[in-house]
Amino acid sequence: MVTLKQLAKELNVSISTVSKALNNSEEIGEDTVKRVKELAELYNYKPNKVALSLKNNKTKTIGVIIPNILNRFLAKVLFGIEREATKHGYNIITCISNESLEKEKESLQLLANGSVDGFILSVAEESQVNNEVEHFKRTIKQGLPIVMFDRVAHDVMCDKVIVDDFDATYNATKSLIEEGRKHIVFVSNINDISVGKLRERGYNKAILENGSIEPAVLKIKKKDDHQKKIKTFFKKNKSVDAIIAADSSSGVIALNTALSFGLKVPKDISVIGFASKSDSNHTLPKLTTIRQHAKVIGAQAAELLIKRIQNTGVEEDVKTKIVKTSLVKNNSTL
Amino acid sequence: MVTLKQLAKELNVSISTVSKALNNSEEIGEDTVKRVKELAELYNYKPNKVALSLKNNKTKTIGVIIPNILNRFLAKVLFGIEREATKHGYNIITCISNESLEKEKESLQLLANGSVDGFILSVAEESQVNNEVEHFKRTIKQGLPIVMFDRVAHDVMCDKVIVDDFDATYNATKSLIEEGRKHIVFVSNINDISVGKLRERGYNKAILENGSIEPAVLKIKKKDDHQKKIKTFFKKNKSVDAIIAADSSSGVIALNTALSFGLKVPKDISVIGFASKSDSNHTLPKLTTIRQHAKVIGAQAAELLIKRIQNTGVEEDVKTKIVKTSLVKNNSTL
DNA sequence: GTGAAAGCGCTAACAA
DNA sequence: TTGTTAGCGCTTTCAC
Repeated sequence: MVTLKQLAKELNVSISTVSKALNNSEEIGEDTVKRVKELAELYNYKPNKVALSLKNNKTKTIGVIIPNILNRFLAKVLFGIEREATKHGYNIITCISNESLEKEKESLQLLANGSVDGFILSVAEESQVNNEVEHFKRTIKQGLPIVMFDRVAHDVMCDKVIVDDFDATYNATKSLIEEGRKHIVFVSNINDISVGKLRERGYNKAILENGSIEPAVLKIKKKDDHQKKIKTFFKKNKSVDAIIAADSSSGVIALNTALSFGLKVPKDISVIGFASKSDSNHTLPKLTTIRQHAKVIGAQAAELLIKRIQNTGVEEDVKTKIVKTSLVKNNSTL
Repeated sequence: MVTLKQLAKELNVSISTVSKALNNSEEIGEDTVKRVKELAELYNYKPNKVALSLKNNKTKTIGVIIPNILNRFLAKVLFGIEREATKHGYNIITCISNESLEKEKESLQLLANGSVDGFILSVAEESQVNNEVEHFKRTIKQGLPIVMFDRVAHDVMCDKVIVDDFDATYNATKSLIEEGRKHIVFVSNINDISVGKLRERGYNKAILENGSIEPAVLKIKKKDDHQKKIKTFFKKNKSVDAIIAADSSSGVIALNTALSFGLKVPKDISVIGFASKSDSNHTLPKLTTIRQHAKVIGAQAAELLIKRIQNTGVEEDVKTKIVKTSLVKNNSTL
């Protein structure tokens, strides 16, 4: 990499002259500016990012801490973040907490050494289970803003972007009731995290409001054999006529399992799942899905963080944005 | 963030004393070291990363350019990279090229301003189609090493980590032939990229070697309706008794489509797909899959890059590592 | 119109 | 044992 120093030497001018010329300062003579720019072009000069960061005490970099990159939703949010960040000239450093509190703490610590201007994160499962939030508060106190998305810690004062999980399952369940379904089962393998609980509550509310339907919940643990668990449940509960799944896999698996038992979808049984478009391609008929607009969530989180970074000093109230889900009716419901 | 300066002031010693004390220099007196360390602890002092980067001309950061984060395989590789990088004290800056040559160039340019010590990347589709490699060569000439994985540019001299794509489909096809299948179809929606072509060649070789089977290839374009295309093909070709899919979706969709036509899997038709464990859960029976060991690929790429970064000066030959796939037999084959 | 110098935070050679 | 100084690459104030 060429430096100002080298350009200055070759041009027989001072470093500051070169710097000013490249920054279009009025102070510098026209022809000097021209000479400097030509040489800079020739050598493909780019201001050293590290030096600028040190000088400005701003890295133009965002730390993103994701619990699990193999989760389609989270990957999609990351995509949204990256795109929005790039648009504003920010880079993202990605850490994967792997749902571990320890790794989450470490990543936060490690990047809080001047590597980033702020954080976007979704809380790790372990942190949520243990209700551990001190590390977030410490980071914020250090002057590094945090924006949380999806799985947020309500006790932490910071900007947040969330999904209307409660309403999503509430409405989806109601639509199943309106179809005339009598035995609607809620299936989830995310019972321990905040959003999973919200989704269950939305389902419960719709069921209770109706009054004539018994709530039925099938909880699947991480270590369970997903397919087997659902199969067993179907065998024991022949009268099930609707499934609402809280996560992306359970919906697909439930639908395929129903088919394998000879049930007609959606004639005999309806299935709704939280999933993305390509997941809904993994079933035949295509799965009716609750879309979370992950990219929008990512973009909004990035926008919030960048605004806050650029407004340091100005004490602004923390904001919580809600990105509404939409129910996309495909052919696994009536 | 506390700085050495502030610590020095509060302790009434010089900055360098503080620095040396914290770095366990022999020069500094025992009790001074103790005093310094205590205060540093109290203020949670962390050396400023940016200053260190500037000083050492090393950022301990790797630039990762991924064509598409929603691709499970690529996401998994990213996971592997992150883990290995973290182990060695490196951070990763992630850029998503979105299969676009322009974005790939930009990312490379942007990060080559001192932001990273080197790159790990998989070539964007557009770059492969246009056989554009100049931007890679330029970056390497600038002194920034590149490690390519999966989709690599053979004309570029750099370390590479690839999959034995050819052998994978060759062997998988042979295993279908051994099952006694007579009408084996190769389905792919990645015809334009290097790995897609290699996989097709592997299939072709196995078919041609056999002699008595006609090769049959179904190519799906990005914009096609994936399900519809496969359905139509099945309708026209009733005698198909085996499918080998080059990508992760096609296998799942083909299997579910076969079932929907009343075919028994694997009795009437066998299906093999490139896919991960959780994808194979999306079918019933579970899909027999070619596993690519994405995490291993990521880890190896990171290892190669870090070694090269730390050995600058030592001219070493470029290496190409091949990570062998494995055929995991589930219940969609005999 | 151009240059010298300070400073961002850190390390390390050298001086005391 | 401790301190001074220079320098990493850059911007910017101030002096010429």
